[in-house]
Amino acid sequence: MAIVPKMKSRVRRSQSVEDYLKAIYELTLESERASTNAMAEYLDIAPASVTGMLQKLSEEAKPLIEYRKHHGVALTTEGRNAALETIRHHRLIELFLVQMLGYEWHEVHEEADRLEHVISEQFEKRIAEALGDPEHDPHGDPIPRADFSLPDSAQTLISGLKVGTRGVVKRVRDTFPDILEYLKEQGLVPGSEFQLSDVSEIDHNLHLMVDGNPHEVVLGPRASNQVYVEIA
Amino acid sequence: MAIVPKMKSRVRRSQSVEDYLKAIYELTLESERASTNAMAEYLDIAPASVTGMLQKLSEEAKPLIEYRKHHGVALTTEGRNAALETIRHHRLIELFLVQMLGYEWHEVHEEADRLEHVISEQFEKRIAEALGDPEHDPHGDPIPRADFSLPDSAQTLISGLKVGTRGVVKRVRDTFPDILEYLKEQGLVPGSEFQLSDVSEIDHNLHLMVDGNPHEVVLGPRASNQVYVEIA
DNA sequence: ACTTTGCGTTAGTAATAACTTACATCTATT
DNA sequence: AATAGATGTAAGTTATTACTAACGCAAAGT
Repeated sequence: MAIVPKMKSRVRRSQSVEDYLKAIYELTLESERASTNAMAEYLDIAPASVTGMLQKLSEEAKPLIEYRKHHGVALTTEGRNAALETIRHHRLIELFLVQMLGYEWHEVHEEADRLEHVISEQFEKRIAEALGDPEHDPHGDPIPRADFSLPDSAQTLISGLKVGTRGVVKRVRDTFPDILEYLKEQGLVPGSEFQLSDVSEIDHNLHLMVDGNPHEVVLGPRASNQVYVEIA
Repeated sequence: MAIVPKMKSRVRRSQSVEDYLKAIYELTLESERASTNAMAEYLDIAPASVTGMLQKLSEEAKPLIEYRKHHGVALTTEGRNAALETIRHHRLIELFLVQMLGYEWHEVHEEADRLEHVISEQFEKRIAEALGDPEHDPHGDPIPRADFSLPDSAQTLISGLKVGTRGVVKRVRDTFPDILEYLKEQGLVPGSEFQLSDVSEIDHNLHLMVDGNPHEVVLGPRASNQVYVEIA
C-alpha cells in the first residue's frame, strides 16, 4: 500500500459551529467572556438556542469552548485557532473579491460570510499567494496568518479623539453593511484623512471634515465605534 | 416608502436539493427518466432517502420535478433551469480555478462542488466576465448560458470509433477524479490529437497513440465512455 | 395467468440546529 | 437581606435530510 503524505486535513466543522466560534472571538475582544444574550444578539438567534449549542460544544472530547452556566463562554486555544482560521478565510476572500473581481468595498461581506465556510486549504493558499500574503483586508481589519498570529492593526477609536485632532482612517469594522455604505458615501474609507471639528457632548455625535469632501460628516455613536484611526 | 428595484433574487435552494436536480439532469441525458436506484447510486445515498426527497419535491406548489411512483423522475422546465444554473456555476468555477488560481485540470471538481451552491448571482457574473463569457470548462463540458441555452459540444464518444481513426479530444466528463488523473498522465486532455490503433472485441479496451506520448495508451470502457472527440 | 425477483416504497428513527414557552437564577437596588 | 428585572436554562417541538428494516409493486419468465 502506498504511503499517503499526512495532510493537515482540517476537521470539518459545520457552518453554525464556525459562526459561533467567530462570534465568541469577536465578543471576547471586548470583555473577558461572552454572555449568552450577547451571543444571541450577535448571531440573531434565540438565547435558548445559544445555550443548547454551547452545552453541546463544551461537552466534546477536545472542547473548542470553555462554558460555565450563567457565566458566559470563552474560547480554548483550539477554539481560538479555529475561529482565526475562519476569520482568515473571511478576510482573504473579502480582499480577493475587491482586488481580483472588482467588487466594491461594501459589497463583500455577505459573499465572504458564505464562502468562508466552504473553501479548501488549497483555495486559501492560492488566493493568499495571488494577493501577495496580505496583512489587511479592504476594511483595514488584520488578516490572521496561517500560524494564527495577528499582524498589527489600528486600535484607536475615532470616538475617543479630542476636537481638532487630525488623523487617517485605518480600519472600519464590517459588522453593519448600512454603516459601511454610509461611510463610503462620505469618503471615510481606509486611507482617508480627516480633522475632527466638533464633538457633541449630548448625543455623542462626531462632526468631521474629510479631505476631498466639501461637506461636514456627522457620525453617531453606532458608526463612530466602528472606525479606527491613526493620529496624524 | 422608497421603491426598491425588483431583483431577480434567486430562490435559495438547499445544497441537497441542488444536488438532486443536477443528478436528475445528468441522468436524463441518457434515458427519458431517472430511476430511484440510479439516483441513489449517483448521489451515494440510500434509495429510501431518494424516494423521500422526490416525494417532498414533487409535492411543492411549483414543482421542480415530475415524479411518478415506481416510474422514476424527470425535471420540469423550472427544474431544468435550476439544474442548469447550478451546472453553470460549477463549470464557471472550474474554469476560474484553472485560469485565475492556477489549479490543475483534475483538482477542481471537489472545490467547485462545494462552491457552486454558495456563490451569488454577482459572483457568477463577475467571473463570467473576467473569463470572457467562456463556452466550455477545462474538461470541455459546455457551460450553460445565463439564459439557460447550451453551447454546442462534442457528442462523439471515443469508444464508438473504428480502428485507424485519427481525432482530437474535445471533452472529458469529470465524474470520476481517478479517471481524470489517469487521462491527464497519459496526455489525453482536451486538444490532444490521437490515433486509435486497436480495439479489443473481448474486453472493449481501446488502444491508442497520443501525439507527444511515446507509449501506447489503453482505455477500459469505464474511461472510454467519458471521452468525447472530433474526428480529424 | 402465476410467480419470481429486483426495484421501490413505507414506516420508524437519528442527528443537527433552530424555535417557543415556561421556569430558574443572578445581580443590582432598595 | 429581600426582591424586581434582566438574563439564562429546561423541556418540548419543528424542519431537513439522512438512515435501516421490512413490505409491496411490476415487468419478465414459465
